[in-house]
Amino acid sequence: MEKIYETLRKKGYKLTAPRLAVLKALTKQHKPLSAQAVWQQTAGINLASVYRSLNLFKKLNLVNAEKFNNEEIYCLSTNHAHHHIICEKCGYIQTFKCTHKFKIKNFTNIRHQLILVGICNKCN
Amino acid sequence: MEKIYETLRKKGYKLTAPRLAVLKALTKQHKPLSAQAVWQQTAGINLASVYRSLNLFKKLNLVNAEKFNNEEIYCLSTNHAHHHIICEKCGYIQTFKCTHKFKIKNFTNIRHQLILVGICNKCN
DNA sequence: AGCTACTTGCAAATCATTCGCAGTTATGCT
DNA sequence: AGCATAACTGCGAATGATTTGCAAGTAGCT
Repeated sequence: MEKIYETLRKKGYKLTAPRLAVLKALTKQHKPLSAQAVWQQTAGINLASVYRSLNLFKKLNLVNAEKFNNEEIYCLSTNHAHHHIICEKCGYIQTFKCTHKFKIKNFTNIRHQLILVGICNKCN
Repeated sequence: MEKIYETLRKKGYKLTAPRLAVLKALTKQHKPLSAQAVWQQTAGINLASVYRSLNLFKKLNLVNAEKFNNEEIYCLSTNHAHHHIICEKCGYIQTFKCTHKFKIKNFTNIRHQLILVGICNKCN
């Protein structure tokens, strides 16, 4: 957390109430949140500002984002690459380590995003 | 192609001009197309109808769709699972076979979608 | 040829996300 | 502590992809 503050300040970004609120929301949860979900955890912060904060954090690699079901979901970056699998019935999210390195002919600088959808034990 | 017609008719769906035009557009190209791109290949068909056709085909598993860069891209289903890698500079798309089977604790019926973005040889 | 459920075109509605702008504020400087 | 100022925010309006409601049209049956 302190490290995040440092990163922001070092690059000339201010430590403002909306940004802190967004960070708090993301920290409190242990799963990726949509912008709307983050917003619901912040009192009195404008939705547009939530988006702006999330985009800033994304740009600074402080959060990772992935598309799921027509919306972007955001989670705090950790030092180990990881992905999520989402239960398509109840929305339960589980995290797992990413062990993959992709090599494809003709391409370099490959980034990958893996979207897994399944049905969890409870719903099955 | 004939097989697709059969599938439609068998389920009570009609073989209409917009649907045929969408199928033709998808067949002609060897890469996934956005709804808008499909639409540009069809003369005089309404955009909404293109979307409706694509959604129908998706429901019937005749086409696969994946999100790239804020829009859905569609391609005809083939019998072998495959993915695409997209060059983030020029948009060039290359196909590769999917060799993966995911096993994750607590989850069944796992479907995956892999989104690869990189830089192709030409742009590098 | 006629029936009818399935389809279409059109325009309006949605929904997530972004933008323009005028007013605010965090931070570095003195 | 007070100032200056670039970095922010809130608001409402704009955007852009996709969907929807509805009246009119049509494929495919008998």
